[in-house]
Amino acid sequence: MSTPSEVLTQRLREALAAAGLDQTRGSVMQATDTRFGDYQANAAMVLAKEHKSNPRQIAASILDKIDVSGISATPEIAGAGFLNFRLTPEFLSSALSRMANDPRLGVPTADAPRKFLIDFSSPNVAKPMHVGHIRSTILGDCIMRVARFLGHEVVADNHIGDWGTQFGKVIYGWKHFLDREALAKDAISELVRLYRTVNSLEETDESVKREAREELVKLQSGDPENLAIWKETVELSWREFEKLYALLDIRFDERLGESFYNDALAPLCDDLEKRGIATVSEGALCIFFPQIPALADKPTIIRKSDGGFLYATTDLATIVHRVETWHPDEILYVVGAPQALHFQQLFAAAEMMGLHCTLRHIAFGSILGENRKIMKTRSGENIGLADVLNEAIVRARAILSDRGDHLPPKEQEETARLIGLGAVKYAELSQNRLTDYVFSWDKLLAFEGNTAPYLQNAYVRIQSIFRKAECPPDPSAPVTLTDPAERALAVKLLQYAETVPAILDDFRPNLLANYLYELANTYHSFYEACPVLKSEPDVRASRLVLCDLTARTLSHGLGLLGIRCPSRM
RNA sequence: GCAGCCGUAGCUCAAUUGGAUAGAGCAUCUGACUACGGAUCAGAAGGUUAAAGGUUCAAGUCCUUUCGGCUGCACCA
Repeated sequence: MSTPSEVLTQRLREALAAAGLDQTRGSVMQATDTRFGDYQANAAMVLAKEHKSNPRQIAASILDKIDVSGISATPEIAGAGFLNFRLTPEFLSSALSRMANDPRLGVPTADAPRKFLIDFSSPNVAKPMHVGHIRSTILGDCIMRVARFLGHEVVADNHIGDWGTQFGKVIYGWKHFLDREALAKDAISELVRLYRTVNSLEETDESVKREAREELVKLQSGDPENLAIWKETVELSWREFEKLYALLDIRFDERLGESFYNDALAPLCDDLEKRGIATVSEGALCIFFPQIPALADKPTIIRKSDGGFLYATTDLATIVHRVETWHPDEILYVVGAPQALHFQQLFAAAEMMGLHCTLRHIAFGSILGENRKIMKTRSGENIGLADVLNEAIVRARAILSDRGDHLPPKEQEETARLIGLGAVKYAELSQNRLTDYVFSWDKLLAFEGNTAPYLQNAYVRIQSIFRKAECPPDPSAPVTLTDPAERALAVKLLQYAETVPAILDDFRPNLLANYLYELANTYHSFYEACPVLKSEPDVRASRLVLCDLTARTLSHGLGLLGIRCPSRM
């Protein structure tokens, strides 16, 4: 099943070929405004430039050859040389009927399926997940869902921060100040308390600092007691993370943290040095990038002068392991934009090593504080992710019991969760991933306007119609479009199939969020203008199909964003 | 200092990657509730896209300069 833009592009290219013009210049896209019809093409203007001739004349010669039978009215030449297409009612009706009988709602699978490995979320052990982790976690999950739906293979790997200098302090604290009861109650809070206690002691007591460092060295050299403590902190932290992932409905295929690569680091460095890729400079083993101007004076260190390894070392070892184990076509790193340089260096190094895999940094903007400064991990003032999610659910529950349906307590609780969590996820996914934003409870937890609850509400209203109709919609019922609002909804529905694949072009879920919002908007206008249940039987059946398609598209699209729809709210 | 990202309505953000008269949501104002669910709809108002130049049929988008902001830049992750 082809989308309108695919069919029109095909017809346009045939016409270009027939007119002796360059076919590759022909592409038809959604009109920027309903005044210009449903679809538009600017091929005539592009070709006019290449041939140094009149665009409207070229447009006329295309019109002379183009066959749009069965899909569009004869295109109109407008403006500087645009071709405007208007889909015929017959085409819309039959395309909608096909969509109604298709579980994929017309969305094609990828022509060339790829294998992706997605690296996202990556929380640090012994630290709570905070708002800064929202974007990576939710974006990564969404990209995974979309890629799988489009027929790609995906490995989701949570590269957790389970190794590092902080464990010296945590272990020292564990041995001296551990409160078992508090640990059982809220493990991460207790671990954070230990870390902070030791940290502040170190400021006044040199011996504490020294002993904490010794604990770290013992851990790194495999001391059984410290290894056991470390392992326990990792597992306790992971259990806390899992609670949040369960709440967010997010699952990983792998959980290979930094520690997994420890044994690979020294051999990797030796190998790179032997191959001449890395060289010693000022006592440290470095990789230089003389062939890349931007990195000419920016080497990356993979082994410190004291023999210790770094983040870059682990990341390189991780790439090697991933390529050897899963042979992905592409590895995606869903990590904040400030780390752009690190990834540039990392990818350049991987290239020098001859690792055959496309590496992409899916960067996103930072969450800023009230002062418009970036929220730093070290500040200790971070807002916990769990707090945000719980607050969202509390607010949803309050609105629900205030003005929602009178639902049984269990359903009410479940619905409050779907609404609250949906609002948080949608707030993230509906904006361009690269823009920074100021953290705001009200924005993240908004339930009105362009929000998930708005979309969920549209879905719920449709379900309500179905309950009152007392018979399920019949997808085989003929669809007739007479009212402009019906037509607008029909065109919008068919564009779902064009929107979903576009998400992966530049990994931008906000394209889907924007689409779903427009769909719900278009539906609401239809809903106001076109009575469903009170109409004549034929019209009623046709409109029920439109309702059904809208509900299924909303539910499916939100599902790709990781958001579920309640049937009542 | 060098590099990267950014600057769009009072606020928060879009803009199909160079397409037509720059669009939404909040907030403000005017209408629509004996309702197929008002978490809604119809409408109004709000802009020299930081500034100046350039490229072309066409620039928020590409190039140059200036101003302002953020981020990164050898032994943290």
